[in-house]
Amino acid sequence: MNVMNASPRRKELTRLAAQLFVQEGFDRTTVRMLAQEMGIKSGSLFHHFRDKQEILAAVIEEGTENALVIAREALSRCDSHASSRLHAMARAHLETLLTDRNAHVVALYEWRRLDPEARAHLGHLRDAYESLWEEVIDDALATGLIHGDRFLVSRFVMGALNWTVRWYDPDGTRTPDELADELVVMITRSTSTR
Amino acid sequence: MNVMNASPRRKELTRLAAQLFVQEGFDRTTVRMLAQEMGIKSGSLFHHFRDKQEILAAVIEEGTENALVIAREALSRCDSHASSRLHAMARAHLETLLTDRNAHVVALYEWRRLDPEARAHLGHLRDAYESLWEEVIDDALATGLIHGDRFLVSRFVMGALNWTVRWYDPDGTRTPDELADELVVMITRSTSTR
DNA sequence: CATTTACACTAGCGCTTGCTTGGTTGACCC
DNA sequence: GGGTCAACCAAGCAAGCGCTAGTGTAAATG
Repeated sequence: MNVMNASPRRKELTRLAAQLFVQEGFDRTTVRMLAQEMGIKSGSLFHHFRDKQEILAAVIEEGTENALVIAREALSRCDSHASSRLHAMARAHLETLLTDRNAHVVALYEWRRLDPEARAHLGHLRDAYESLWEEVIDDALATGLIHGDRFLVSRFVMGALNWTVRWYDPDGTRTPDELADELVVMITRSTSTR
Repeated sequence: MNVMNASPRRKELTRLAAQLFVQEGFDRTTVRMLAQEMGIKSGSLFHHFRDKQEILAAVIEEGTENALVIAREALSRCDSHASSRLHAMARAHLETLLTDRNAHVVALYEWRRLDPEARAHLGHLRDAYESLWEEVIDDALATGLIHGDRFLVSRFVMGALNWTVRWYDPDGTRTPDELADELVVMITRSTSTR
């Protein structure tokens, strides 16, 4: 059974839930808090979601699907050079991380709270996204743009990028694109100094 | 007021708590679960710790202090070349991340659950550790070993390293030292291909 | 010897939790 | 104009929560 974020009402509720989950954490966010934020009573919540877990799953599903869409679009919009694909992927990654920040923070921090079924379903989604990355990394390795172990490089890169949610300030001076480019510069050989 | 992990009994309890916090998360770990794991009744717990929050603070303090000790020792044991210091720091980081894995996972995931006082105290500890990193990064930048923005590079590197707790398998084929070296290779210019 | 200290126990208070129940409302449809 | 249906509500249940109060006891300390 899929989670289905179809209804617009439900989509809005999911967005609000994501915000609260980030602020308070999943466990400390009560159904009463969620309901109040949504302008309804706690009982009404269970008309839209089977239980609290399903709200969490909806939040994470929304974020991961957006990430997939954005990454695919970014890749389809750029040429076949390993370098531009790497740049595009890094930029796309940071773009979702910031526009759907709440959902992604929840995915990173509250993944363990998912029940086994939801974890399996969303795990496949995440794998689909990560395989996009490995494809791009493979290209970059093949053309000598970067060196090292395929597995390790992709994990290091994703770690560096995902970690940004812990320190990046959207109101600061740096744009997401600058971050992405700086990361690519750091891991690629040969390029001139910026 | 310091948290003081002095008593050996308390140290052992802290270790057990760290394990449970990783397994279940802080909020879902009840004082009754903690007590059972420790072989005492839930009421007895509050002889050792003022409240549940203090257990969390003790866990994180223990891990962070160990990280500081290990990093300082590693740095004092190696020569003054930027390259060897970078290697040493990366290895030390992964060493703590694995030997005190539970404590560090708790620190990464449950930081927000700390009350303001504990957060301030432990924040200073963490800052002391991170400044070790920035020192090493500065050296590497000054000697041209790596390029880029000081702030960004250190955050990217720490992100890549900290992220390892999410995927690294201690029973696998790769040693922590291999991981550290591979990361250094990835971000440094000039070196030969392994 | 008397006293203190460290550690553990039992029993439960006061409160919050996720979720259920049984019902109402109003918009839409043939 | 009877039927359908999503949306919502008031009320509350059973379970579980962190934590406290008061007591017992064996070892260390004077």
